[in-house]
Formats: sequence, structure tokens, C-alpha cells
Amino acid sequence: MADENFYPFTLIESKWQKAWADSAAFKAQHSKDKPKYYLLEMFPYPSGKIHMGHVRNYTIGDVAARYKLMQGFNVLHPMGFDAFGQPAENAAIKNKTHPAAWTHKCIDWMKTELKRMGFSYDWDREVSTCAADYYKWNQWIFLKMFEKGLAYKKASPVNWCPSCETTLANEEVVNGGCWRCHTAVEQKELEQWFLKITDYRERLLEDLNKLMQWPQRVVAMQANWIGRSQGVEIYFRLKGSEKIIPVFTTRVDTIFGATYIVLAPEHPLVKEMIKGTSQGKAVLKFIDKVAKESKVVRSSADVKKEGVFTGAYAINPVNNEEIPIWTADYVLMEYGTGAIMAVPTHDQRDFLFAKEHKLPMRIVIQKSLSFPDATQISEAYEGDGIQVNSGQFDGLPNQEAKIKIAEWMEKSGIGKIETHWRLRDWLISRQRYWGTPIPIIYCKKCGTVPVAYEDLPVELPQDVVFTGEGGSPLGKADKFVNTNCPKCKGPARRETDTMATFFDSSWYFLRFCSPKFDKAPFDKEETKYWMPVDQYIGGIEHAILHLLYSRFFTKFLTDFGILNFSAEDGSASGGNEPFVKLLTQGMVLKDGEVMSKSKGNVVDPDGIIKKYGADTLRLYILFAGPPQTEMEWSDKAIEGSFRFLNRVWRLVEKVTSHQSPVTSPGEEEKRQIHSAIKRVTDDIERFNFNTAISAIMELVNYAYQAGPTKNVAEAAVLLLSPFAPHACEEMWELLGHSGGISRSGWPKYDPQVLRQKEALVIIQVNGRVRSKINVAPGTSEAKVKEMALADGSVKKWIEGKPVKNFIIVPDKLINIVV
RNA sequence: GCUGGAGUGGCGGAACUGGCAUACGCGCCGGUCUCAAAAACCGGUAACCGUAAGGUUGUGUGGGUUCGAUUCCCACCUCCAGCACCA
Repeated sequence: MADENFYPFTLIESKWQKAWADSAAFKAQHSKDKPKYYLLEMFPYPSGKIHMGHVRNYTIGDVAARYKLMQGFNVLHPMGFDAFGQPAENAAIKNKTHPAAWTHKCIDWMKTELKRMGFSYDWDREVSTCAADYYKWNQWIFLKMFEKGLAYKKASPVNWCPSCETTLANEEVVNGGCWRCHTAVEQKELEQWFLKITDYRERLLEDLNKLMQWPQRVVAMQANWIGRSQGVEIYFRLKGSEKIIPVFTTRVDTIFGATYIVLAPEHPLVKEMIKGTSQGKAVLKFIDKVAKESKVVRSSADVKKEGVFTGAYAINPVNNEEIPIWTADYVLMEYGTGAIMAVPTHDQRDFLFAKEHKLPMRIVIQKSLSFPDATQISEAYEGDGIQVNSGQFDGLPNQEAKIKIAEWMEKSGIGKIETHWRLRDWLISRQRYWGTPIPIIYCKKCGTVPVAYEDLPVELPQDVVFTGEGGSPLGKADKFVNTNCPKCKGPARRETDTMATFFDSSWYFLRFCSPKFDKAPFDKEETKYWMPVDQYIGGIEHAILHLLYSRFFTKFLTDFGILNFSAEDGSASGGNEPFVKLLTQGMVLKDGEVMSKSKGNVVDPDGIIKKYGADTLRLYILFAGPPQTEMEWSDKAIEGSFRFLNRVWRLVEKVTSHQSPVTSPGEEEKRQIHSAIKRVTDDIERFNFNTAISAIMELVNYAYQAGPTKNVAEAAVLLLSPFAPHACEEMWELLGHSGGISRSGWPKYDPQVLRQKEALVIIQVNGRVRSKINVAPGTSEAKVKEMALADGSVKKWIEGKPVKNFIIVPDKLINIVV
């Protein structure tokens, strides 16, 4: 936009982008003379264009990075691309190009766009996960895990997306569907590679306590996902047999109220126990029916619980009671032991089921002195109380009984105190081409053999055909598949699955510390200096997946002796927690909805940059609201940010062109400047960028009202520079400075200046504001009291009423109670 | 159901440890400049009563603590997000 009414942002922005690149202004170097600050934003998947979500994420990070740089920190602020993944493959099938070509084109374009935003990245450290010198180290890490038994292959039912034609990790199944295409996920029995993340479940849970500076909800989500539950595994015996049915419960205090047992329809014992009984046919029919139901339907809460009696009985080991064994769809094979003891009086699901099928009930926890009959109750009582009908445990509070019963059962050998976890091992095999080949060779003689370290990388072959007709494309690349066994040198076949891309992103923050290191995934000395990441910024959608996996990687790499760093203050991350502080930014909405092509409500950053410049876009996206919350994009409101930049520009013009006399700054002006410095500094520290910007606006408004001076202009430009760096560099130069604004130091405020000459004291009568008076700071209470009582409008309110009390907050407020 | 969060003008939002509710911006209204417009600059803008001075009400709802509550406590409502027949 070449309009004389507006400042020439197009020229200015390209000028400074070039200047920063030419002078390597943001190059990070290991140095001992300055404190380090590692600021990281989640790297993007190179889908082509950047969207407003990227703009917001990276602008938040850039302000923090530039601010820390001005404060004199040695800032590491890198950027790269999470470049493997399925969209590239889909694009290849559709456009008849190669995934590599498509990806590289996207990366080039995204880089151009990121540079156009003026982000202060050290581009010398750029990494792409699809580059052989990156994924080589994926393979290297995998081999280490294989050696230590953390990577293993096993046949098991796995999540299968029929549309993507690949397996999925549990973390990638969202509401029973594929996280990417939402197709309903099926179960399939396959032999697949897993990572033993369950070995780290205790530490992954325990160390959440160290993450004091993470959003609580992310910590809660991870704890939830890991899902520890403590209880007792109870051994019921099948009547007329030596077979044991283990049952897991967190409420062992209710064991004396167990009136029946329920097995999941898939439970292997079910088919065995019905052999030759009259119930056999009905049970088989039921099992068959459940098997046909999809997982989604079966787990929806409002569906009525169904089940049938198996005809068999179990012996409750605490009282040798015979209780019937049922099978029902509300018991899941995947959780616990696939069998439950049912206590209808103290579990609502059991209650509903027992009522429906007229099964017996017995109260064993009494909530008050009144003792309802089990036939009278209308719902299960799940709260605390006193044990009844519980043998030698009668009369104990149930929480106490829980411990005593568990200990007693363990001692008597009829149960075992156990901890159950929700977290499962991480399935990483993908039947896809565009990923890291798993460095394993299958030999008829030697079995599963790892590729030798010196033979890495196992390169992805380029000449592969993409038909989109299913099956792993690598499986059809004979040249790739057929190889020799590293051990016996005989003919062998390569693994044709590739790694899930979350493997790639689980350690890229370590690679950034030494992106060109060629002896290991990273240089231990460099990670020791730069790690942990001081501030990590990204979307909430990674609260579980990426953040949990990265924590896992950091822990085992430390255990392997490959990684070694400690947090400087020791508090946030006493070692092996990768991210000290986490900020999850909110989404950018338009018309109350997420921007999407199908809804036609996408605002393209490119168009905004053309119209107003990158500085305006940066400023607006931060000014619209706090970074953690959702923001509503407004085409109208962004003009306010543009107007403001022009207003600052004209302020600088006035100061430089009119040669306004350099007067020594007045008291009030100094106070305004220092107050703004304090507010902006405090707000940036807390990531309250929206209020930081409004503080600068107030300073500029003051300058217009009081008459602009060089002092005010310089302060405003310095404070604004992390937000609108191009315009501020230019204005800084116009104001007669050289050497770049990012090296000019962050302004400091003087608390002395902030001390006011006069304090405004609010006078309240009975808690309501009635008047205001100015007093000298530190005026005695007696004097203030006297002044308040003498105030005309106050007199009116206290007339004829006895004053009961005075509340005085020095230099701030006085409340007269009448 | 459990977990985490949010509810403030016409709109986005502010109020850091209880002390002037609505800063800053958008929008709207008025003015200055101009032949006119754009741009800019200045002023006004929670609701209600009042010409005004001034007053009353007001931060999802209902209670409580306090001299004083958007802020703390209790109960509830609504919305968002995550998990969930988890035994």
C-alpha cells in the first residue's frame, strides 16, 4: 500500500529483514559470559502456507525472544520443520509428485513466509526431520532402545485406521476415530514395534510435580492419561475347579458386599466355563452379539447394560460364599483383569445391572446410624462410612478398613495389593512411506537383527511408486527390501514399516543445540549448556502426545548416559524434564469458529501483511487478548493496531523534523516514561502482551496530549520494538541511533521517579466512594482523617450520624463507617 | 460422572497480594481541519432517574465473611476443553 497517509511499512520491513539476515543478528553461540535462554516454539508441519495459528504461536515466542535478547541474555531461538508425515504422501498420490519434492517446496514457501513476519530465528540451526542427517539419528536412538529392551516387536490387537491404511498409537485415537481423518478405528491383530513407555510411567507421573510452570490442565491431562489406580487384585476360585479368576478393585472395602462376578464377553474363561452347561447357547449368542458392536457404540454411556448368566459360580475368598458368574458388555477386557466383582449397593453401574436382572444386594458400608434395607435403596452409596456385614472389620471407618482388608488378604494369599495403569506401550510402526525406516533386518537364520550403527542411515529409497492402493509402499521396493543379514551375510529382508512421526519430534529440541553434530544425535556439551528449554510455546492439542513422548525421551536418553543437563535453579526441572515453562496458546477464531477452508472463514496472513505490514499483524494478534485464551479475529479491530503504529510513526516524525527543543524532561514526563517501562516489563514477564501494548498506547497518548519530546519517543520505540520490530528499528535509526535496536538494551525504570508527589486518597463512607482528595505521600493518619471529615461532600453523608470507625490505607483510601 | 478452565459495557478485553469496576482498543455519537472527502487531531460513550448538580443499580444466580468483594468461602446455573461403563 503506497499511500502517503501511512508509514512505508513494505519498504521498511524488507529493508530490516535483509539487514538482520546479513548481520546474522540472531545467531546463537555457546558463551559463558551471559546467561542462556532457550526459547522454543513447536515446529510446524510444512503443509504449505502458514496460517493464523502459526502467526500467533510464533509471534508470542518472538516477542519473548527479542525481549530476552534486549535484556542481555544469550538467546537460542531456533526453527525447523516436522517434515515427515502422511499429507505429503497423499499429496504425492494426488498430484503425481514425490513426497520429498512436495515437502521441500512447502518448506521453502513456509520459510519465506516466516521470514516475512520478521521472526528472530537463528536460521543456521534449521533442521528438517526428513533429512537423512536427521532421521539417521532417529534410527540410532531406536537401535539404542532396541539394545536396552525399550523397543520390542510383538503381535497384539492394534488400532487400525482403514482410511489411512496404517496403525495408530492409543494417543492418536480420538473419540474412537483416527486423529487425522476421524474414520472409525478398527482393531486388528498385527505384529508391530512398540516402545516401552510403561517402564517410565511412575517417573512420568511423579515428575509432573516438578512442572510448576506448566498450565495445570496440561499436567492434569497427562496424569489422567497415565492413569494410576491403586487397589487389590482378588483371587476368586471357580466353583468345582482349581481355576482362579483374578479381579481388580479400588474398593476392597466393599468385598463383603460382592454378590456376583462379571467377566468381559471376550474373557477366555467364559467359553471354558460354559462347556456342557445349559446356559452355553445363550452365552455364545450374547458373545457373538457384543463382538459385532463397534467399540464406540459399546462404550457410549447411555446404552443399556446387557448381560447373561454363565451358569457357573465363584467362591468369594473372604467368606467362602458362592456367587453367580455373569458376562456383560459393561466390563471391558482391556482394563484391569477383564473381570469385576459386583457390589450393587456401592457401585451405581452394578446397582442398575443387579436391579435389571434381580440379583441379590447387601449393604456393607453404612453412611449414618440409620440402616436402610438393601431392598429399599434407590441408588448405590459410593461415599464413605462405617463397615457393616464385613466380618472382623465391622465398625471400622471404610477408609481404614480398605487398608486393613488389603493387608489381611495379601497375608492370607487371597489377594495382592496392586497398582494399575492406563498408559500402554507406544505403538510406533506405520505402514507408510514418508517416515524414518525402522533399522531392522529379518533373517531366516538369525531372526530379527538390528542394522549396524556404521550402516546408518537406512535411507528411504527415492524410486517408489505411489498408487494409493494400500499396503506399505516400501514393501514393493524390492531393491530396498532385499538385503543381506548383518550377522550371517545371507539373504535377508528389511523391515518395511516406518516410524510414527511423533518419534521425530520427541527429541528435535535436543538436536537444535548442535544441529550439525555428526557423531551422535546431539553434542552432550551443547545440550548441557542450552537445556532445558526455558520457555516452550505451542498448541494445547499436543498436551498429551508430543509433550508426554518428549518427556519420555528425555528421561531414557538421560538413563542411557547420552544426555546430561540440569536446571539452573533446580526447582522446575531437577534434571531430565525438558521444558521448564510451558505456554499453550489459544486458537484464532473467526465468527466464533475455528478457521477452516470448508467453513470459508480463513483469514490469510499474506493478505494482511500486504495491506498493513507484518508489524501490524504481530501487534494486533497480541493485542486482541491474552495468549492463552482463544481470540476472535476482527477485520475491523486490526485497523486500530495499524492506526497506532502510524501514530507512533508521526510522533517520531514530529520529534525529528521540528527539531523540538531538547528540554530536560519534566517531572510528569519522567514519571509517565518510567511507569510505562515498569508496566511493560512486568507484563512481558507474565506474557500479558495485550496489557503491555495498552501501556505503550497510554504513553503515546500522553505524548500527544503533553507535546512530544525525544525522550518519550525513544522510550515508546524501545518498549514497542519486540512487538513491531521492523518499524521500531527504522524509527530508532531516525532518532539518531545505530547498531540495531535489539542490541540497545532494555530500558530500566527508577523506582524513585515513580514515587508520586501527591497521592490521591479515595474517601468512602460506609464503603461507597463519596469523594477524593490529594495529600502529600506519608501524611499522618490523623491529618488525613481531619481532611476527610472537612471535605464538603463527605460532610453531607455523615451529617448527624455518629462516626463508628475509620479504616485507613495509607496514601490510598479512607473509609468512614457511620 | 471425574479433571481443568471461563462467565465483566454494543464488541475484544483490563483491574498484579480484597480498596476509584469497565484501563487500552473496536464500534458509535459530536467537534476541528477541508470546496468536499479520506487521513489526522480533540471530546463523549455501562444502565436507569434528572436540564443540571447529583443520585440509584450494576462484574452468570442465590447466600456468606468483611468497614469494603469482579477478587475470599458455600451452594447453584450456563458454556468450553480433556478423560471416561477405569471396576
